[in-house]
Amino acid sequence: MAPLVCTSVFDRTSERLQRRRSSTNIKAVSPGDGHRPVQLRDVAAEAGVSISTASRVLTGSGRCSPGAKNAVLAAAKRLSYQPNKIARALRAKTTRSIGMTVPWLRNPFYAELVEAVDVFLQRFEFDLVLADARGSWQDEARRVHSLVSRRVDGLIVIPTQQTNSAEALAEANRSIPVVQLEYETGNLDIDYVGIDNTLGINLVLDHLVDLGASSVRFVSSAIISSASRSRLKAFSDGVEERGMRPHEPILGRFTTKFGKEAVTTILAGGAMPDAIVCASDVVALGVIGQLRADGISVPEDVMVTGFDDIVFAELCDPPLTTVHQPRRRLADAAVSALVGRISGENRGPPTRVELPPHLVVRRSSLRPPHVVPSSNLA
Amino acid sequence: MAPLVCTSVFDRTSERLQRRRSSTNIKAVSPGDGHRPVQLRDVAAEAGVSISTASRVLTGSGRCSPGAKNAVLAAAKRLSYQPNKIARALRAKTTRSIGMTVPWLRNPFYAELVEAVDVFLQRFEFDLVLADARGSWQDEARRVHSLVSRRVDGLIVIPTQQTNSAEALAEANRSIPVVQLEYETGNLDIDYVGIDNTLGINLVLDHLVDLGASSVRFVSSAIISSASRSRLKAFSDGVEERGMRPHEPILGRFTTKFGKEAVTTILAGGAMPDAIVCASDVVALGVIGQLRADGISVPEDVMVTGFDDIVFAELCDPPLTTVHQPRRRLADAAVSALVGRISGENRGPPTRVELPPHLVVRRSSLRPPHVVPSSNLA
DNA sequence: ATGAAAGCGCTAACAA
DNA sequence: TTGTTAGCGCTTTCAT
Repeated sequence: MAPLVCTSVFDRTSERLQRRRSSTNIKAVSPGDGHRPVQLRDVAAEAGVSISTASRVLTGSGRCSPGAKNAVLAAAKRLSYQPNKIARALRAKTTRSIGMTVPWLRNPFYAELVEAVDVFLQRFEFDLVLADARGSWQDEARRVHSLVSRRVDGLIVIPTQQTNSAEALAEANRSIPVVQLEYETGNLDIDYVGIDNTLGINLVLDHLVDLGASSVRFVSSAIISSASRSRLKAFSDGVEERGMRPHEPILGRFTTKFGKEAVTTILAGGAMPDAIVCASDVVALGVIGQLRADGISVPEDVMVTGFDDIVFAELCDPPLTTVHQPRRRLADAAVSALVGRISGENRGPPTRVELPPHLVVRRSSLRPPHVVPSSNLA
Repeated sequence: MAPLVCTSVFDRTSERLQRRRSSTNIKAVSPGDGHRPVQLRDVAAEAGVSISTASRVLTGSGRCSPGAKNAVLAAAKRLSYQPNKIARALRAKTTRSIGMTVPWLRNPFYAELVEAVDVFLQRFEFDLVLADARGSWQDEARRVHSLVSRRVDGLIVIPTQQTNSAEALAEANRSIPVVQLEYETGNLDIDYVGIDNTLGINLVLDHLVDLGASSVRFVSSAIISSASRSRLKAFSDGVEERGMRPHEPILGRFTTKFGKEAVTTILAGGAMPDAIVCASDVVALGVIGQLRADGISVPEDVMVTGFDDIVFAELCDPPLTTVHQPRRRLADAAVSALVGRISGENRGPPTRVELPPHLVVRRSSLRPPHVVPSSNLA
């Protein structure tokens, strides 16, 4: 192309850089060696600047002339340069990745939480290294160590257990920021983000009392997580405060299978309560399924409530009344807390965030004719 | 401790190493500098050997004396040494991590697949870097690039689209092994692991024909994935082969919401078919929910079938007849294929694995009185 | 069998 | 503003 008459400032700068290109000692390695991925030195050579200038431009650190900036950016684009994040991580001591462990990914509630966390992490350009603990605190500890060894910049953990998960978290927290999500261990010096479980259970109890329930049974996991502990305590206290008949809680695991077994336990015990309060939706789904199998109608014969509000709570028959956990806001809070620690913006004492859940009333708790809760009449 | 009379070979080796410790120039950095994580040089110093010997012992590469080996192992344990995987990755050119993208983690089928993949990866000591494409092939492409840039050793992708996902995969496949899982793009030179969709649909059709169905409607996603394409073709062909009445397929997205809308479409069209065949369980769940809302009984008024066999297929009312996809085996095959490529054991032409699904018959397809399929009478 | 030394590809002092 | 230099923590020739 013939040179135009008009030469802008930018064009002149580019020319200067082009000329200098041969005088600089940065040169790309011979192209004959197979498929070596393009690296910073190639970009620098192509742009006619030094490696450090290229680095500065691409990382946005340090000042540089607009000409150099444009030349580097153009060269990078032309060569479709992709920085080697491993090399960058080794030098800059940050991988721009965070680790996350979950008890079981197959529990949709956790899967939805992971998805939400991933979305928020993207805003800070963090990638997610995920580990499934498969219900075992030993596996969890192993994976947490592995993640730390991988130099993730931070860790979001949904602990499998309240006591056994504590040690690995404490150790990890000595090298990188850690946030406990949804459940908390005994580690009072580690950030925690969850919901107000006491409020959640009380929302359920108020609702059931309004509907005239006086006999209520509680089905939950064994007291291994902080959530099962608080939910049980809230339930026991709540039942007493409201002058309802106390019952032995039925404790096992947060699985559908256990929900089914719980129904068998209740039937073996004789009297059917007015309502069955479950501390997890997957349990409630099992309860409803088994009740149906045994020919017991919900909500006519017994009302059932869940906890979490997973997608399928709305789809089961009857649709499940449950405590909705705001996953987006949980994920947002967890990621914000973590990023605050990683960036060093937050050096304060451990954060403890408890988001308020809300009750979603569906048919599983509404005995026909659909009773208008008395509180609404006040 | 006073020296014992008996000095074993091992003891003598240790002594020698201890003595040499002061004469070697490997020394740990002064412990006064905050909380520097223990690194290889510390282990080497503690064991009284050189860094390279320590490295050889810990990576298991290269021979070394049993004495040195024990000394290093003991030192590593004593200091609870955790190798810096970033440094190792930069030098050894392998991160021992693989990347995976899914269309939506909130779809339990994908979540279960991810869980299974994670389990199998653990056997090879690979960690999982997960990315949620959120249904967008642009996001998917971005994340794939990021994963490659992160130098994962391989990629397992559940593509969001058949055509649009192809380019990013092809490019990634130029630098690292890629396996397409569950859906395939047009890339014929990339390994693929999925199920036999044609068989799956024919299993459903045979079952429905046995039950006397002659009018069947198909609900699926738009033809953006290879699975939706094959399932639709298998359905159309199958309907014709069996001399059933052809109907316009109802195409949208693999979501519960779309399943509900599909029912509205069917009702608007007038006649209710004998059966509604869905290409995904989440769609089928939506269909069943909407039918119930509209006062239409399943399976009395219309039978419904799904595809995938997610956990909730069994829990909905009525429980859903569906095509079971063997997630474990899918994950196993995908991981095996990928590891084979990464290790270089498999340099052959692209693999194409199609696992056979099977039909799980539940109540949603059984009109009372429960008909014994005629094929069972033969 | 072992140690010295050379990088992996990048960022960050420091000097010019 | 820019280039030169020195590593990040490890693995891996290459001598010894």
